[in-house]
Amino acid sequence: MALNEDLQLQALRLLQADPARSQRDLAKALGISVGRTNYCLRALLDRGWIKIQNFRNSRNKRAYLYLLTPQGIDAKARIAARFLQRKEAEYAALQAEIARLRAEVKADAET
Amino acid sequence: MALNEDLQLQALRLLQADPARSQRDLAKALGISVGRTNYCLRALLDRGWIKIQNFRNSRNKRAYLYLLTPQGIDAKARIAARFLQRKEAEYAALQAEIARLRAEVKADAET
DNA sequence: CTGTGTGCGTTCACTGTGTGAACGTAGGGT
DNA sequence: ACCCTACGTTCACACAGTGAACGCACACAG
Repeated sequence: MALNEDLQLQALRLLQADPARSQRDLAKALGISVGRTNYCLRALLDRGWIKIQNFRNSRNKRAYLYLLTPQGIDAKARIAARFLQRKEAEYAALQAEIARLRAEVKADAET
Repeated sequence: MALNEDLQLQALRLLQADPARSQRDLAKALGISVGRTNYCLRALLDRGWIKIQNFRNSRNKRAYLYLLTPQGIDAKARIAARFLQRKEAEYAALQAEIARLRAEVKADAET
């Protein structure tokens, strides 16, 4: 994950889709370690973007829910929009780079 | 620089364009520290992709040239081609991601 | 009512990577 | 003879990320 913000966005996405994920699950889905996942969740909590709720799951076992707060939903939308913008810029840049690369590869081949 | 290989490609590019660059210059152009640049150049040297040559520059001052060897030129072409392939894949992926993001941002806005 | 197993969040010693200030060297300028 | 500058090189340090280990809570079996 390039930026920390990207990581948080992914986390918010995953939690919005399924708040009952365990940190280990989340870690696997995010492609990072449990330690970092825990750290990331704590950051989301500190910002008030998620709240942690105990509940009993289907088998009456204690479990956690990581629920997005209204602020979390807002933040997610805001970050996603900025993320999109950045990706669009990357897209344009990549297009240019590919053109340049094609020329370079062609030039290399001709030598 | 994502992969180490990317860094080496950029270095080869810059050196091919101007073999008389100093390591500090190179570091700045690559966006990394002098230490890492030195390490990177050593790696290129070990692989036989560049050779280091002393010479006197215009003001009769001792200076270094980092010249691509024939193997270096080959390697650069090979890496560039692979790099292009990867970028094309990224381009396609990015396109898909942007579509998904647009939908997500739209959905967020409607809530 | 006790183990025992399982899955949870949490911690932290460790690792690996990158940094850039500091160093030795060599030449130019005064 | 002396500084000054620019070079490549080094290495103590910082920092982020890892994942094995831990304590805890609960379900379940004996």
